[in-house]
Amino acid sequence: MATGRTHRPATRSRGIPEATVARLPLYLRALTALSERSVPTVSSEELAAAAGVNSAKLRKDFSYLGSYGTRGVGYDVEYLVYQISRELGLTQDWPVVIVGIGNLGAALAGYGGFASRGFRVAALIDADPAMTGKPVAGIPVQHSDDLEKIIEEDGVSIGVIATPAGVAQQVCDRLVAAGVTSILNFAPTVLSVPDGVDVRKVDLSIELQILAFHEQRKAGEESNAEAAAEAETAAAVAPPAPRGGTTGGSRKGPDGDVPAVMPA
Amino acid sequence: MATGRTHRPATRSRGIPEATVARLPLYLRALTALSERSVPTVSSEELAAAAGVNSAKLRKDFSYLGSYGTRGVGYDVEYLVYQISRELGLTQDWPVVIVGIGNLGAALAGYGGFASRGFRVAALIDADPAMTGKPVAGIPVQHSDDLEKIIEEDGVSIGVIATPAGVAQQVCDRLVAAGVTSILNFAPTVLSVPDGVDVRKVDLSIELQILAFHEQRKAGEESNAEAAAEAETAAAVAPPAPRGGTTGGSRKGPDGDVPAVMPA
DNA sequence: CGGTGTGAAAACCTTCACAGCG
DNA sequence: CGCTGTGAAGGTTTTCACACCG
Repeated sequence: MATGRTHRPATRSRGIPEATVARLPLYLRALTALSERSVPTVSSEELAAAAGVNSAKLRKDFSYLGSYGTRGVGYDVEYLVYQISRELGLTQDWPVVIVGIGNLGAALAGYGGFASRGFRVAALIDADPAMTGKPVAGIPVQHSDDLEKIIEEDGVSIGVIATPAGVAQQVCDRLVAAGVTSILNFAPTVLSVPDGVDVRKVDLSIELQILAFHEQRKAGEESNAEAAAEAETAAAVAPPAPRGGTTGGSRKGPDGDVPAVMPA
Repeated sequence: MATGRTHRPATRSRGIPEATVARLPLYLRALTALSERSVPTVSSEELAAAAGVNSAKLRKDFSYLGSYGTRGVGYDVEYLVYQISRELGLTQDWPVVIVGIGNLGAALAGYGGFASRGFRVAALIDADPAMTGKPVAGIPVQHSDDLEKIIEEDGVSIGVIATPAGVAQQVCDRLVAAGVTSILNFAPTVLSVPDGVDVRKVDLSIELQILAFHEQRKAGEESNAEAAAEAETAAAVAPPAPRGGTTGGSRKGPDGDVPAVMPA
């Protein structure tokens, strides 16, 4: 999920598993909250609860970073905040550009969580000349003609794409050519990038579809007559057959040909 | 990552692995694009490229749904679109409420990908009385006092939380109490929900932090004198020691005590 | 005693490679 | 022949359970 290109051996950078890296920000958030309440130490159990994971996993995760706990006591909150921040590279400042200042881009520009953790919105870029110069979240929008110049001058290595899907790949190509090596993509498209560039994507529609899948499952578990009826209806609404096959006979499920909604 | 609660045996609903479910929307998007270009069939290789995965994975994924391909030919595009839609539960309509109509909520309300795939914005809800009645993306905002009524009347089972973090848990509790069983959370907080309720989260700041981690790694690989210098500086800036330990001696990395930036 | 750190086992996911079918 | 569907192998992630230490 981290790469746009098809291949990439999940390079587990310097021994820290990718799954662990993905959880470090969660721990950091929980720790920051504790730090603000001046809690000095925390046990794996408590911190795990606050971060929404289980404690064994948390301890294993931390073990990849080093031995930062004290047996019988727990972890020093401030110390851990520092260690995780350092590991994530948040002790330095990351200038970020946001490309595509529509509704979403504007929302991202105004998002507080940005500045709070080492990220600085270096520029907002949009292709619409009418936007140029308009301040959004206090930052004047710049025209996309200047994209390369902006990236180079500010030494930006992280770009956020919030454009329509149709232009996302072009924008991505320009960002990469100008020196950006990490991209956060909000456009509903698969971006392809050269090796060495990381892409992460956020797609509302995909998340909703995953929820719908589980939701449907739940509905099926409750009533089953209804589920069967639904399958019937669905079949009547839009059952294009595979080319040349008989509609009835050739549909085979993994463990039989019952339409999909039996309870466990 | 799909659940808010700590425990849940990753129930692999009806045999389809969670990882596969998470990719079905990707396949569906690629297939829809092909369908619009009236492409009749597609091979696993082609479709995989369009979806940004490798073909073996795609074939394995499809094998959980059934045998929907034709050997020597490939997959019938229309037929697969239908089968995946059905599997994801997109042949029915899902009313969705969005709670918290700030910048982000408004952006979500206006997001086209919503309507396109079986999801319908049933209501926009905000706690600010000044917002009540104001149309956002063509839909009038309703006051949060009416949350329960709205959920029940429209039979909403999916809720999107785009409120500030501070009130997200309360909103979540109310949604769940009113009957919502799937939640998409944009607030940077861990939500806890009873069993049987699914939570998925989208967190910009977490994504950026993961990118920063890899970005830092890349920087470390290029120049190493610089990396060493950075570690030095960082240590000087904020090195709180674990309670009572000696600062120098007790920090141990997984495979030595070199500060973290050696190349592979 | 209480809680970390970690080998070992289990679960899960991806990739390989090829049998078998159209 | 070409491409799907899938056992088997390999890799990663999670979980268990307990030795060990403050």
